Amino acid sequence: MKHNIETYKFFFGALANPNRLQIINILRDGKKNVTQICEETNFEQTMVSHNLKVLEYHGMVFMEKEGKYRNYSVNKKTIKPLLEFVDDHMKQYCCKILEKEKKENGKKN
Amino acid sequence: MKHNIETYKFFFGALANPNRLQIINILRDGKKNVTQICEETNFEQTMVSHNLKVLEYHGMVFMEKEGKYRNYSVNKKTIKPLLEFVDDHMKQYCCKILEKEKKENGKKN
DNA sequence: CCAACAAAAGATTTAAATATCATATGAAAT
DNA sequence: ATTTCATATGATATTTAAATCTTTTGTTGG
Repeated sequence: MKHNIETYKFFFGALANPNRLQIINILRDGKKNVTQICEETNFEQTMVSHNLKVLEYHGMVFMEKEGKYRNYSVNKKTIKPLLEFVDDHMKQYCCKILEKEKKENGKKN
Repeated sequence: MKHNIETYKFFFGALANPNRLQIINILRDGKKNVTQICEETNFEQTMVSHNLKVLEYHGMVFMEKEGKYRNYSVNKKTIKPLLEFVDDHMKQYCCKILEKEKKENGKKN
């Protein structure tokens, strides 16, 4: 392995959190500031800021200041192929999980 | 997003653990049974088994029985490109982390 | 300058993941 | 058939991560 194990751990750890994934997900529609993210997710501001910090630290989102606002955007170069990669992997190797997931989604609707 | 957020969470969560990463790392040299993994890592057998179960569940390692032994191998199709992808990402977007990492490795030697 | 808003930072509580401990299963050897 | 070895499983304790609560910083408008 090129990098040390801790580095991988923190990288994957940054993505192993449903709130951060949801933040990433809504940022995929385009750049948003913290307040907008809070509104769309119904998350608390502090929680959003803490999680954005983690994502930013790992280069998964970018921030630019605009007056009193801070606009966040997702790193599409990384996030898009990464999630597609996971999709492909799951389809090939995790049929059981996906079936289970399907059922659970069915219940919701 | 194609899959639900929980699925991504569990996928990345499986990789967000130093012991599992180390197990993956030594399996990259080739197929090994549980005892061999324990010897190489100095991990407890139960801990190794628990972690292998997580990795197997997510299709990151494969298992085949051979008498009383169970041989585990890494899913190279997934793991190799995934770690390479992370390496590339880190180099591009996480210079700070890599520098920090370098220093800390320096101390060890 | 100071109120009001936007966001971050730090401290503490709460929740989730993990390792450890104890036990069980299953195969091979005696 | 019973002892031993290899591994898995389940329950509990411990560690780690995360959310919440509190305070602080920075920015704009009056």
